[in-house]
Amino acid sequence: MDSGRHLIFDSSSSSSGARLLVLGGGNHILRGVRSVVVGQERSATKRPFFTSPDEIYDEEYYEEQLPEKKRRLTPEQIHLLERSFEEENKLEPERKSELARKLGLQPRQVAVWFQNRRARWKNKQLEQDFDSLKSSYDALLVDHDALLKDNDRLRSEVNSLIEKLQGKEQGTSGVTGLKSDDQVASSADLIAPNIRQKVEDMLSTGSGGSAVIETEGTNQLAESSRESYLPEGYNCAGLVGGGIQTEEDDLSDEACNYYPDGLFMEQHNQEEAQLGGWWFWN
DNA sequence: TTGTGTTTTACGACCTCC
DNA sequence: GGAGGTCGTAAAACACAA
Repeated sequence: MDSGRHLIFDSSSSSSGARLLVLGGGNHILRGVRSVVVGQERSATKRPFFTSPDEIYDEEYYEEQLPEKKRRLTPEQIHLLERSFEEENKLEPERKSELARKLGLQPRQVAVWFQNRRARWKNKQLEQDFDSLKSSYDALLVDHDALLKDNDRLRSEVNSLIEKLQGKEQGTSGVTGLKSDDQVASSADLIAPNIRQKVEDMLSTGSGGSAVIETEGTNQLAESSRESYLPEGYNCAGLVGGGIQTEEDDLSDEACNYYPDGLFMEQHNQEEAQLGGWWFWN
């Protein structure tokens, strides 16, 4: 049992007596004799300190001391401590002494219990905060994904409308087959200037439909589509990336009537800019 | 029974406040 | 400088599956 037992004789003075440090083996030998003495069971006969290295090997001493191990508090003690903790999680000296007296514990034990209880409480709070933040994040992620999809859908719709307009004005020689977002920029440059101007007019006013595309047979489509795919609360969203733009490219106050209250727009990085992607956050 | 993971008790080191 | 706080950790106590 004692094989491999290593002890450190701690000669540094301490306020409370024996300090025996155990580095290995001897599982029954506790690292601090002080720590195993619990409450009123603390024995007055305990050796206060080793006065010489030889005393470390005094087996008789251990036989007397070893039965006392670290003990858990009784349910009654814990109940009272918990109630006290609920009232106030900090411990003033008077309350500490009072509790110790009521519970038959050392004031030090009461203090340690409160320290550990505060640590547990803090951990629990951290877990709750984490869960709460994670829920918020997940909800935002869902919103964000929905907005991205909406964004894509709107872009395709604009592309399709542009194609139709071009078809009307230029017959079959116009640009066709726009499929992806990153094609919007280059294709927009190829749009006949007069059509482009009309689309810009339509999208830039933000006045709720004052712009009318005069091209025969298309104005109604353009107007109704635009109204249908803008979510409630949105006025007008401009395209970016060199495509159709608002009159105010700099998102100045005057131009920012395209966004609903409580939203701001942010172009996150170059990649998203390439995709013509505006991120909406609320 | 035993191995393993979790909880509880206790401590030392370090920090802050008065 | 002392008292009391947090933080990190050791080790006993405990729970539980294999």
